[in-house]
Amino acid sequence: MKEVEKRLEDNGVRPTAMRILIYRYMAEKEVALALTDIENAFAKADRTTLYRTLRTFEENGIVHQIDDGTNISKYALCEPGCNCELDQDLHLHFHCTNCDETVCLTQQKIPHINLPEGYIAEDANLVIKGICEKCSGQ
Amino acid sequence: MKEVEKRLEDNGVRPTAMRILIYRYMAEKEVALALTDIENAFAKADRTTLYRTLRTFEENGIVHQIDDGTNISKYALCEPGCNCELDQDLHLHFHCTNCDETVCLTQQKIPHINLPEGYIAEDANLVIKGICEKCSGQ
DNA sequence: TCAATAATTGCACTTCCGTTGCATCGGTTG
DNA sequence: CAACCGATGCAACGGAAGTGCAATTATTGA
Repeated sequence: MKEVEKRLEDNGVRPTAMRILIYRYMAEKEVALALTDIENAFAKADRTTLYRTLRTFEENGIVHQIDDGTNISKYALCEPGCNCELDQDLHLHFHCTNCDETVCLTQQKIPHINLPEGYIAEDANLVIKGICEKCSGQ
Repeated sequence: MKEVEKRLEDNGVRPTAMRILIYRYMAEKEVALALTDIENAFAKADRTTLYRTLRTFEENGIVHQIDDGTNISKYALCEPGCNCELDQDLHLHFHCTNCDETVCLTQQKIPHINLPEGYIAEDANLVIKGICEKCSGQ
């Protein structure tokens, strides 16, 4: 279990008890989580702490923020060694309209797009909506 | 100017004065608009009316809703004959991080993605962030 | 034409999420 | 031990989505 602490420290984040708990929870759940999801899981935790913890995590490359079209920000752990900020690591996300869960499809990268003259791409976000494998009955 | 009325009627929406104004405003501005943008443009209009008008428009294929990653829903007119619900018409959107405007790139379609086993795609949303042509100095 | 009906609009209000300010706690360092 | 700095908790604000209901406007049929 020292792994988590090391992961945090390696990314320049002090491994406090709260942070370790949050990290573990996110690792256990394999879907992207909204602030409220985590808040409900830790009755004791304050919303602000979670908010700032996630922001700290994001700033240090531990989680990435996901906009899945629900207008609610969600967060998911980055894979070790991932560098979300670089174009290479832009995987896509799948939002299930049945169970309302969002997952990272880290194997599926966003294809390169040719933009019209004058447009400069810096980031990309691709969300597919539909039925996930759990809900499609296999 | 009868065009607008016809467009609305053809889509099963009664062409009231308010709706015509909103439609014209959206046609004039060529970017995707948030509820608040329209609200500010029509000081007299009530927020609820705009909200429901846009929903009516969306349900009848006159506008499509865009989630550009700002967590604020935006709306843009569909092209005549477009059918947003079908996969064919899924164009991508560009959000400029400088001027904060979002535009439809109707010529650029979302490429087909091969999903893992068990996932069923029903809709897709691709947003590219960066600098738009106006802001890139050409 | 006029009443009855249905659709549209406006007002008030609620809820939810993101965000900030400030006080407090707790660990680290000199 | 004292001073400091980061982390946490509490309270509150603001913006946006959404709902209920009353008032208004348009449409229909007698």
